[in-house]
Amino acid sequence: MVKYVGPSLDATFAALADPTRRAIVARLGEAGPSQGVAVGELAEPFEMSAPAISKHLRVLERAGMLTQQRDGRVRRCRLDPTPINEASRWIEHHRAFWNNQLDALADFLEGPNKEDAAHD
Amino acid sequence: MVKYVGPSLDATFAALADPTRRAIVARLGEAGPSQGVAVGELAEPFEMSAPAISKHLRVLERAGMLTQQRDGRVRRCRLDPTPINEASRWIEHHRAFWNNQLDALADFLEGPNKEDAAHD
DNA sequence: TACATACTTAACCATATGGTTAAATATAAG
DNA sequence: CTTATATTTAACCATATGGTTAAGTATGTA
Repeated sequence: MVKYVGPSLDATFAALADPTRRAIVARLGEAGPSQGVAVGELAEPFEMSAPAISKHLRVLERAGMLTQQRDGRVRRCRLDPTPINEASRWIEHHRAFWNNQLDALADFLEGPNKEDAAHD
Repeated sequence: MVKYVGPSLDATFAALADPTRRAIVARLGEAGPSQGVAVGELAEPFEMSAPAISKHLRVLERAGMLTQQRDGRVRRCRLDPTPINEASRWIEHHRAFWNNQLDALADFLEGPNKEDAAHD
């Protein structure tokens, strides 16, 4: 199969498909555009080994959602919002689209004897 | 690991992490709230075996995004927008949050000598 | 220099994905 | 009843995930 996924929708949605990573993303979001949050700090809430966290961070990194920079022996993580913005665009586009259609159906089902139905 | 994921954010984002499934979702969205689209019709654009499509559909089904109903020997698929609506809510919440913070940072960086900076 | 801190990398295991082909199932049609 | 159509299930394979423990690596500190 060997399908390359760079900073793509594939990688972004896959990265968001795990609760630990979503929590990390949320945490980094709360931290805002600061100097970044240390890996150890990010790891703290989770009952999980350090390597497990490290792997999650690499998944986020490969999705382009996270960058790391060294600060002494500490690595600080920051969010790059671009991939999620793109994912958001995709999802919003389609969500809005078919919800509108569902609304149209609801209107039709609920008011075929009202004036809306007179349109055709 | 054996982690149960029902119609959850996990399953929804995972389902969206594949281009074939996103295309299927898009197709079903375009079809709107109709009687549904036949599996064969959904499969048509893809150079992929029928079982491959069938598996994709089951991933979407387990995520609660798709329902199937038999119509003779044809199975018709319809979208259930609920899971994506929830995913959209999550993503929009966090996206909006940190983009606002980024904007705040931009404002700060760009206007520390303007009146905005006078607030503290 | 020696040791602790903060991580990552390596090696391993189990399960899920994403694909294949081949076989089963269900319905329609001849 | 036989055959074609539509789709799933079974069995298999390779790779990715999500976790583990054990071993590196890099930096700060005594």
